[in-house]
Amino acid sequence: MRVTLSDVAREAGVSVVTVSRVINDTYPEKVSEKTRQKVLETVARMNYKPNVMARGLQKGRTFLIGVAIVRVADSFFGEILQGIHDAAAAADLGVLLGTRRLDIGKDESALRELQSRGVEGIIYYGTTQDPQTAKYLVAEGLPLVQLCNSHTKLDAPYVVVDHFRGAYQATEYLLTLGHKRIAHIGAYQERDPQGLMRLAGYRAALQDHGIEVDESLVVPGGWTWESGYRAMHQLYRQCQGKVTAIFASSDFEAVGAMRACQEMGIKVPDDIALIGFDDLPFSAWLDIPLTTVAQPKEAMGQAAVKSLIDLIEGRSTPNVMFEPELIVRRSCGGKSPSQKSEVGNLLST
Amino acid sequence: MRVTLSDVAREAGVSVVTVSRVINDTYPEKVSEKTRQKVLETVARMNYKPNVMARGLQKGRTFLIGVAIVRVADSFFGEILQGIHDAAAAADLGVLLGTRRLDIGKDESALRELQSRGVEGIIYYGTTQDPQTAKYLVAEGLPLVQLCNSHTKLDAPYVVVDHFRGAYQATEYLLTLGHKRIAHIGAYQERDPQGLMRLAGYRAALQDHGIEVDESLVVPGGWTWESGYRAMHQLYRQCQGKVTAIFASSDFEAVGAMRACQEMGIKVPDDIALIGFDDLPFSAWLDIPLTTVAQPKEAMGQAAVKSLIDLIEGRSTPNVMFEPELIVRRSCGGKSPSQKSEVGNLLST
DNA sequence: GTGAAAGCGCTAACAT
DNA sequence: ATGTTAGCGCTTTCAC
Repeated sequence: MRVTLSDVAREAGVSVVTVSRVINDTYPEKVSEKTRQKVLETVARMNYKPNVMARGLQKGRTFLIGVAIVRVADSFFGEILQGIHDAAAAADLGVLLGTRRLDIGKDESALRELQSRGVEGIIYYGTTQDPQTAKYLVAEGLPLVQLCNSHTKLDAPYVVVDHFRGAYQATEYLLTLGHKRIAHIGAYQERDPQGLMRLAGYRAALQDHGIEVDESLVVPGGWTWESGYRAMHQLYRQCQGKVTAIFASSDFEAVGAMRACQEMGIKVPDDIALIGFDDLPFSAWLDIPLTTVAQPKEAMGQAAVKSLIDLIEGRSTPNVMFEPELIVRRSCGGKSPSQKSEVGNLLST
Repeated sequence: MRVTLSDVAREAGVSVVTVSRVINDTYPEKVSEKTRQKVLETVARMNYKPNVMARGLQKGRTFLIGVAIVRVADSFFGEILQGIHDAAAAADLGVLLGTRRLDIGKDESALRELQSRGVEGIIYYGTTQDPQTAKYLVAEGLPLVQLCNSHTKLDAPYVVVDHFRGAYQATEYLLTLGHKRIAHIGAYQERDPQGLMRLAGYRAALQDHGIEVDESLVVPGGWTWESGYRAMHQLYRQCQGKVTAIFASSDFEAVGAMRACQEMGIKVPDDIALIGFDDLPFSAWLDIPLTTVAQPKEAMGQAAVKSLIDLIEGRSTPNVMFEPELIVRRSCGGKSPSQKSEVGNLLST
């Protein structure tokens, strides 16, 4: 039914090999111009499309990479995916979608599924609590790069924003605004490196400015609106009035907290300054636009593909850490002079 | 390097066919229990993984479907993708990602790319202005279903929410609240069926309630925050004070409009009632939570896959239209009695 | 410059 | 109940 190489060959009066050569441009000048033209014409006329399966089988490749995503419901990964897709397409790689669901403990299935579909490598995106399956795949030799997270127990290169630095910048910004009692709402569960790094950045900034960390001002979050909302209520109960600023480890948490403030009659930014992390699309459109730390999402997606290709082709690849960018909006009050750092700037470690 | 069928066969002391039979469970009872066990054991021990390419080549299938997405940057498609992925996985189909960029006029490339990767069918998701390439693929016989849109020029089944009905419900809700001067911010460009349907629903509701449509109250949007923001300003200039309510054709536009109102000192919902469409994740978390019309996104993704599989397997499939659900929150003021309709309810046309 | 032969890993059809 | 043969559509030697 579908046109094959030999159909074209027969029609053009040449052998399959010749057609193959023309199509793939193997031996650039070892095919006569006349033959090449004839073949090309026939290919076009017959609307020939190479069979990926056959080519793949012969080459021992699938030309597919997988992206295992967690928390698809957030608005973060759209840009990431765009970056991944574009970079992959440029390398003639297809992107197979896998969705992980932390909540259902289905973490594993997506990875296994991708593997069994023969992907040449996997981009392991998002929060990770238990990289057990990923570890196993890596041990089996499947190229894998972590995106937006860096689990120490996982022997795979990562592409991340500098969580520590971003948190440090955010906290320092609040300090320069004159705040002393700065709380942190964070997903600092023991096994989430990402949240841990942000917490560390927060701590370091305070200490560097001679302020002792008050552990009662550090409340657990969980990357969601709800968690930020709850955390804010808890914070209010525990230390009403003492806190003048909050650094939330994600925009989700920040927005949840903002909502809680509004309900409790606490004015942002007048009564309390609020800063988030991630720069999600909606953060700029809130009634009180959120000051936050941005990640170069699309570039990070592209970088992950680049690293993965290195791995696939047998090269080692460095970890990549992108520079975060502080985005000053209104949720912390008065405009700051020039806290903008450069975006897209990247450091290799 | 990788373990193949014949490796397993040799190791287990049987022929390749036998191994194949055990693995695929062809001829359920035509393999002796003893042999089956031996094979299974060997397969496990050698960690054999079937080669998708070889199987695909032989079967003449790729076991892949493509999803061509537009506007990946929005937070809408996360849930859609989840639905698509889950339904596809259940049917043992992989999901290949394609991203279309309307802005760059790159609409075509993703579709072509998916086709050349041999997908068995395509889910064509999102706003469509010019379905030319899609039309071409359909003409070539590639199964394709439209998701979240229904372009009349495209001879392919669709899965959508009932845009007309949703818009009608939204407008009617405003009417029951006592509003007479209701504006519409909508993406009613001539070639976007989705926006057109919503506009039609708006018009019908007004007319059914004996209110003549004032065309000056219908301002063009564009599915984005910015467009809603601009539209609101335009509306204010044109008919300051005359309008008491606005139905925006998307939550993005509604939020943009809300922001504009805030800047102009117009209070939502006191001075003006505002209702959106889509129920994006953040809409519930705004300072003034947005009343809106929800779509059963995950279910729609699943339905699209189901329809696509029908097509792939040579069956015809009906269009599917999901029932929208009015979500009453605070942006229109006073709580309504019980405007909640059922969700997940679907009508086939 | 071009073609013939072989084989990638698998399954379907036909033996035995 | 198991094996043999053939071939999916392509690319890669190697020969002419």
